[in-house]
Amino acid sequence: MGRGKIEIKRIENSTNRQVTFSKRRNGILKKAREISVLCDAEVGVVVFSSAGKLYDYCSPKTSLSKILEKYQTNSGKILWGEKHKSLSAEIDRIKKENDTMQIELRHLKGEDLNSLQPKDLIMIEEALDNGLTNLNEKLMEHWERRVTNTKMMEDENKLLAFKLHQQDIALSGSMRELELGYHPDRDLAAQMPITFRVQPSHPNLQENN
Amino acid sequence: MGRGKIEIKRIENSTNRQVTFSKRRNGILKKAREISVLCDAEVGVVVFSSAGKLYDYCSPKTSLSKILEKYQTNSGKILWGEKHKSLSAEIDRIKKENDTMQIELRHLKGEDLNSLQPKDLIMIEEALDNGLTNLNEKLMEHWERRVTNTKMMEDENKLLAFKLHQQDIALSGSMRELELGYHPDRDLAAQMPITFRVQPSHPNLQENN
DNA sequence: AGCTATTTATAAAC
DNA sequence: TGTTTATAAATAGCT
Repeated sequence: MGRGKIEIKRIENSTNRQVTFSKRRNGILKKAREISVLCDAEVGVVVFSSAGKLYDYCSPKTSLSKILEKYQTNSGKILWGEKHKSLSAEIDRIKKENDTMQIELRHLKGEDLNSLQPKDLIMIEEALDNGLTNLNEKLMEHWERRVTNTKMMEDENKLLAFKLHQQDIALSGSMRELELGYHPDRDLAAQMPITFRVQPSHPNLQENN
Repeated sequence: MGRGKIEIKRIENSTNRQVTFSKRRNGILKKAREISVLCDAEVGVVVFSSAGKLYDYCSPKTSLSKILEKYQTNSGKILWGEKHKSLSAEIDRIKKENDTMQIELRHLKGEDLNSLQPKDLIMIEEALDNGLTNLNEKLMEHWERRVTNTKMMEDENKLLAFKLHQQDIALSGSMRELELGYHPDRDLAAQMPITFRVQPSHPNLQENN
């Protein structure tokens, strides 16, 4: 269909090839549109020019995704090999890692030891001992911190009790003076806040439990 | 192109529609083949008839997978959403599981304990103690088995040594008789195998290390 | 499934 | 790239 008949083989002249591509690409996309409308068919077309430019058509009321999904269930062929495979490989890799850890975890918990040799058992024992050592160190730290804190709080309490005591004395002195109608130092009592809140003297003290 | 011009709209007559589909499907696949050869283009075509039957074309030297892969990188559109998503979700799930185990493992090994409360530390300590208990039990089993085996082997050795001693006596007796030219029981020496191999008397004995 | 009158697509030229 | 035009191809309606 043209001024002359052509053989179906690669057009060597690059310009001609590009022109023909452009025309035939339009043609094929038009045909795709037509058959999908005329015959109520689902059509997906993807075309890459030799330069790598993309053109595509997909019949209305659907999507390439859907068409390809259907293609796979219908043909049994698996598309998206690469990405799919790499994801599957990733899953396998992680699962293997998982299994290894699971086994190690069981071993450390003293489970599934039957298949192990004494040499392995001893290695696990060393790991456990080591773990216990570190753990006890941490617990000791906590304990010492608590002892320190307790001591500090005791001191703090003593101090506060002392101050309170002093204020009591001062207050009762004022009261007496008040009762006697004598107010030489009234300000002192008035300055005392109504809600007397004990502020920690070491706000950054670490004690989480 | 035909006896009459037609509008591009759904062909209502089912038979006509099917016939047209068949003809145009051939047409479009042929066009796809032609453009891919003439213009060195990558073409993928997937067509479903309204009855759900599948027809497809893919240019040579490539595959639908590859074309679609290229389609995605080129268009930015993600095809295979569903499968891809479910795999990704699976990966996330396993990774999370992995992290949890990793942390637990570290804790049991006495690492990364700083963020833990004494309560947690004590729970880990219990797990470690428990593990050690089980482990020592297993080691004890191994040890006892070894003791038993050693004892058995000692007995076996004694028995073999004894038998060997007896045979020595018998042999030297025969030799003496041989020297003296007297052979009343020659068979006994002849029956003794050339390679005298010690067979374990307890072949199923368990001792793996 | 073939046939063929017609419509379409498009090769070549501009 | 777009238009034109002569011609090859595709195909609608029949059989």
